[in-house]
Amino acid sequence: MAIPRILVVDDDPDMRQMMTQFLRQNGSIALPAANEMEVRSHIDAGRVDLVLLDVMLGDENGLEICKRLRREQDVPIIMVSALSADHQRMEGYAVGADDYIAKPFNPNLLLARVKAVLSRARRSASLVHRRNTKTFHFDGWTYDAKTGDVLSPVKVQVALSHRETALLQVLLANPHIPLTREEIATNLDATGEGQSPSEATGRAIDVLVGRLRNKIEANPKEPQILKTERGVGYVFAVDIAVSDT
Amino acid sequence: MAIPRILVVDDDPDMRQMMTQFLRQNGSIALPAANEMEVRSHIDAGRVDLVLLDVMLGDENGLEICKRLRREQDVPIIMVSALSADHQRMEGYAVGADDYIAKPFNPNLLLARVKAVLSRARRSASLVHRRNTKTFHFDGWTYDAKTGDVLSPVKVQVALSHRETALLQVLLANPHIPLTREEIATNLDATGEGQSPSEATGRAIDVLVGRLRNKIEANPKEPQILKTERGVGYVFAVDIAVSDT
DNA sequence: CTAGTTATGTAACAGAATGCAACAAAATCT
DNA sequence: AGATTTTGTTGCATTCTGTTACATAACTAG
Repeated sequence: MAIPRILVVDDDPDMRQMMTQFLRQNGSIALPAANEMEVRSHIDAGRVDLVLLDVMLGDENGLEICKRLRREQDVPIIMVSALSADHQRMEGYAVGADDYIAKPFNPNLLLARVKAVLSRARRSASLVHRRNTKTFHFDGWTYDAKTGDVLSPVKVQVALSHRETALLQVLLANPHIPLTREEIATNLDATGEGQSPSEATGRAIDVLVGRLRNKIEANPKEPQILKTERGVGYVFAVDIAVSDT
Repeated sequence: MAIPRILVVDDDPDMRQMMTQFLRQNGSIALPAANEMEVRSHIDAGRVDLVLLDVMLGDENGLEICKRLRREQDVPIIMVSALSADHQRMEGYAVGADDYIAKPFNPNLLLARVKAVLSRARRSASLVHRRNTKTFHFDGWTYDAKTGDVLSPVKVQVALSHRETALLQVLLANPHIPLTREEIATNLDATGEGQSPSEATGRAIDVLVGRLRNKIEANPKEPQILKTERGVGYVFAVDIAVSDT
């Protein structure tokens, strides 16, 4: 995983500020949120790797939010609370949190927990993701995640290389969200497990994108699907429909 | 029982790595898991002969997991722990573990325990008339583990060589999990008992895979079942249904 | 608007990984 | 033993993938 995006949910502005700042200094992207609405808008945008959720959220109940999130999304959650009593912790787990940490906490302990949860999530994803075999439809194209087959709008099989398929998967997982080259590279390599971060190599991603374009764009010179975001990276720019098989 | 499948549950990646590697070198198929969710996904998939369960699983409690597993499943469990105090051991047994071993442990001692528990389990299983002769169905094909017969989708018998059969077994035990050539080789040799002198030899696995493909793939040039994972190894890429005979 | 600067597209190349046919050694069968 | 089958090895063809170099395109400062 390139850079983890962490959603910091706390209704106290000072606390939010402190946590986001700390997380940013330690190499993650921290997104602040004060209530459930903001949480959802971030998560729906699809770029959250982990949620740090305060149990006490003013009027709202963090536990309830956690429960709802768990029911609907598959995002790791660490509960944060000023109450450290054991029964609180148990309650945290009961509603589906991945971890629980009590305020005030040792910053490094928080980091450690975050890392642990993230790595666990990554691994379990790779082990379980065959469960639901999904098929993606976009712009007339079809990608069957189970077989890896790609069908053109005229239902002709198109052969993608391994790397190209991996790229397509990364893109499909992040529609409409510009991804930097580094993010793409890391996610590509993350296929197996914590592999070597082959990044910093050069223009490999550019070339790879070009190759994928040649295969799935009607007019590669004028990409409609895989657009480039100058100064940033690339975006999967069309809508996706997902169907379970 | 051809090759025992052992689920290694530990939240420490290094420890997981070490144990799985050791077990594989000694003729079992080791499946790594970091948390209860992964444990369940493996067990539900029905391919686990034994669980090596660490008592300390980060924030999850191994004892609790053990208790739950015992209540729901009938799979042998060996608890592993850094704590060797007697009361810990007792607690391990209390929750239904079949055996208890303290970290750091003598590898050979672990092997001995594993074998002991497995043979006990097998014996008791046979008393209950639960046959372990399974038949695998995949992509229209049928493999009878008892007779070793392989039937094509049109019910024609296909003759596989010893080596090819062994390869098929290893693959069937690890569907959807990319295996390196070395892993495959080790597991192949582990069939009988002898050590693994044959690794590092060369491209034997590649050729063997090719031969199996020629026999079970509709179009060997474009494998649907036994796919290659470039830079990694090979994967059995279709779902498997297992039926008891 | 123009010239310079930076980012991106891409063809060509090279190294690595894989498929596979052909051969040789080993094992198994008669 | 001789024949047959199986299995590993080798060399070459093919495919895949990252790098490099140069061509364009997009931006910026004047």
